[in-house]
Amino acid sequence: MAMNERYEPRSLEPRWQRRWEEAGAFRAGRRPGAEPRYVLEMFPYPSGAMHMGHARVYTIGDALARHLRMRGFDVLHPIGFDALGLPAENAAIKDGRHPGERTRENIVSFRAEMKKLGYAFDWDREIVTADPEYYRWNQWFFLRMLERDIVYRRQGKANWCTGCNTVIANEQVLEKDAVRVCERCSSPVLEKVIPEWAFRITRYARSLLDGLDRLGAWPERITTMQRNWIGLSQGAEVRFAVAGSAETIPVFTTRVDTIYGCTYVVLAPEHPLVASLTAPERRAEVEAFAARMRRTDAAERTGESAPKEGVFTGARAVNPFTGEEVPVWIANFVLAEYGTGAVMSVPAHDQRDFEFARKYGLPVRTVIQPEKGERTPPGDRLQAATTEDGVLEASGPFTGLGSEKARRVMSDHAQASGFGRATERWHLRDWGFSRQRYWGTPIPIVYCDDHGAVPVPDADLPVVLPPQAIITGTGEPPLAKVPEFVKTTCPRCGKPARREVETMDTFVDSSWYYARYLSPQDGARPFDPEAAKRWLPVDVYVGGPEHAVMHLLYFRFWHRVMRELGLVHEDEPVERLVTQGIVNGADGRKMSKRWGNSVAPGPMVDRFSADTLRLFILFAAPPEKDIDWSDEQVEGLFRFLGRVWRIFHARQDCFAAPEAALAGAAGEFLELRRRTHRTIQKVTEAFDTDLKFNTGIAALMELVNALYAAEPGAEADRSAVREALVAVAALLSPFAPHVAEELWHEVLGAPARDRLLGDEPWPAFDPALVAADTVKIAVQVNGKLRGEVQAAVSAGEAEVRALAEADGKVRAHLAGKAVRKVVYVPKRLINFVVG
RNA sequence: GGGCGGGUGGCGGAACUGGCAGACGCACUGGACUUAGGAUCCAGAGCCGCGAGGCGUGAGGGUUCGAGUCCCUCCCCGCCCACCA
Repeated sequence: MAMNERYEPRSLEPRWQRRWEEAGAFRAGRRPGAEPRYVLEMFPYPSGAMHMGHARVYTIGDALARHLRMRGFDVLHPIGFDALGLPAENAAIKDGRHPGERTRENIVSFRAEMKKLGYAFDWDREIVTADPEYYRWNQWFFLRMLERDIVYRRQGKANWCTGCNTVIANEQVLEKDAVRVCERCSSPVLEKVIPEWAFRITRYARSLLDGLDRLGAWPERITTMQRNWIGLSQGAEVRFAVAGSAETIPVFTTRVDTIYGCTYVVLAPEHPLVASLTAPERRAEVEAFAARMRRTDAAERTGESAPKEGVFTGARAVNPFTGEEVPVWIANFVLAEYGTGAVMSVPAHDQRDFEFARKYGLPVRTVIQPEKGERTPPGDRLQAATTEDGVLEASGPFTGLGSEKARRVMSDHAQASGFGRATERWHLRDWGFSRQRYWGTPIPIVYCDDHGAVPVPDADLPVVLPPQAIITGTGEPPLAKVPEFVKTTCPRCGKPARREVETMDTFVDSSWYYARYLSPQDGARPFDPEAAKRWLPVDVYVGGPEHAVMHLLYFRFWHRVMRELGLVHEDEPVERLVTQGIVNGADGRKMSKRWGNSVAPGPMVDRFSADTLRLFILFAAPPEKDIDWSDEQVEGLFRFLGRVWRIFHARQDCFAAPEAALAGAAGEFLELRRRTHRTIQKVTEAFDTDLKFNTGIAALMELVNALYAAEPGAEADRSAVREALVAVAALLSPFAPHVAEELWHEVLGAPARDRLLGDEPWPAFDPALVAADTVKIAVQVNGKLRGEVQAAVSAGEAEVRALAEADGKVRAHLAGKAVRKVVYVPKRLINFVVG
């Protein structure tokens, strides 16, 4: 039966989608004997409809998953929905609906769109975090972590919106003109100290930091961001005595080598010692300053644009190295929560200290000289602080030491003398995860008058979120207003008690979902550790780089906890991370309603085809780069698929050509064969290395162009064409799976009726055909291109040189000049250097 | 201020360890086929120049037979963090 003349995706795509589904083609575990591969994309947050960004992540992951399946692996490629959380709750409040209802609708629409795009997901493993059977395990983990003191209750600083009267998440705080405001109501956001639950992620700081060294297959910028975020500072703690008092002020410094240049000490205004050491005559001014700082928002107070300001306390501290007395100040730029909340100021070698010293007329003393180059002038003539390491001067017994050595020696000295020691500080803070919100996992705690905070027993899990609650986004947590939820009995004594009304941060849900996919129906435990042994770590994880220091750090933390619980065995959850760029509008700006430049995937599939959209996404740029939407480019890719279709149609007579005749291919058909095999190599390498599918697709286009150029006559020609056509279908299938499947079946005909292309082996290339037998060699005279010659691969320098010198143009440039030198790069170029 | 990416035709992007810059696609131009073409196929195309040739990878310098690629100085753009002691 003759094949359809035209590419008609509208009927073709749903047909194959149905066929794949009926065959259970993408079910993981179908090849128990094969090596496993786990390809994961960040699951979507369905607070709205699916957008191009989603299409991009899933298309990248899907190409990889489909390819690996053809390489013979047992591939796990699951999908689910990150359904709980603040954005969904806010969206629901906005249109007066229940978040659950809204989310359910969005999930239905997402699912339909994803199926329309033909993603090879194992839908049997779909998870939805809003399902109590999912979040019960959040609660279970909470209890295990509580037992291990990884969860604790603390007084924490939260963002308090003065308009909504509630705590909001960091992500909801916008910075406008150095003022922090609420993204919803634009009211100022203040810091408010309230009790909250927190994860002791800082206990894992060292492990999270060291682990980064082993994540060689992660983008460096992501590991760097995590490294900075974890923020290890190695330094020293040095205790300054307070003159005329028994108190001491511990300061943390990374530059103890500069301590002989310390001319004052600064405390945070909230520092506990401020009250006791302030001199009576300074008290009024100091208290006024501290009070003003308390009222000022943190961002405003410590933002870089904020001017440095402070007041003298009247007290003096004693530098333990020199015995010198220096004044003690308080200032806005010193943070109570970092280090010891006190700094030793060395204005000559720290820019902040320098600016502060100049402003208040404090002395500046140079104690570090550069190893080479211009000397640093004395403090009074200094224009700016010099912060580089160097050689110590005017530093007592340490004078002449290099900074690095001095830090070690001086820390040891401090320790031996009992006034300090080498120590380290971390930037990472514990993860406060309670939310005064409704749409989250209820925290499984019961408050009893006699027993305090009592954990809910495992047997009583899940603590189910009540379906009805009044969600206004203001005042106390919504759950507090649901009496049938709050009222319970104490698990210990049975007396009336109240449930915790806070819920968990959404990031809890996404911290371990990759493991739930392994046994999504498991009712006895979060997941099956045996399955984890087979599938983890995730081989490739695709998602946006915006999660660098939130989700991607949290899930590494959670993985460590799961390992302590014996659930998983490897160090890290994800072997390789791929961060994909943004899909911008055609105008190069981020797609948004505001600019009216959004393009939704669904309508594009309707207008062109899923294969077209997928191809556009992959061809526009390598995965990690941002891309701009382009209607013209999309049309171009649609045309390409039509072109592929037509060449198959035009070469139907080659479909039956025998493979045995391939060896007879000669001339341009031997060239075609070479190109076919080089294309296989090129596309295969893209999958094996950098996932630059754009160049792989370009190679496929070249092969198609070559097919157009070749008119087969002899049987061997037709066999070569057939070989190319089969390769095109197979190589195209990870990118444009529907049309590839159809074309493959057209070529193969009856023998392939019951098979699927995705189950076929990935094409192999013949190394003998990939290697060329002749090469083009560029001929240069004095480094300038003057011609090119064809030479056999086996040709030596003398032969190539003779060929080159025979070239007319080259001869003209060589005429009358002495050849001083000839540079010959085999298989590439020959360069005559003439004088 | 710090960290990490980038800067290549009209546009998106290619270019392995220094070796023919601009693959592939878009837009564009010409031709063929056509009642028609915004379909399709073929061809052209970095810039200047009729041409020989010259000039070209953000700017300037350097190393080299040869630099988009390596080194130095600087400019611009993006993202993340940001008074972290």
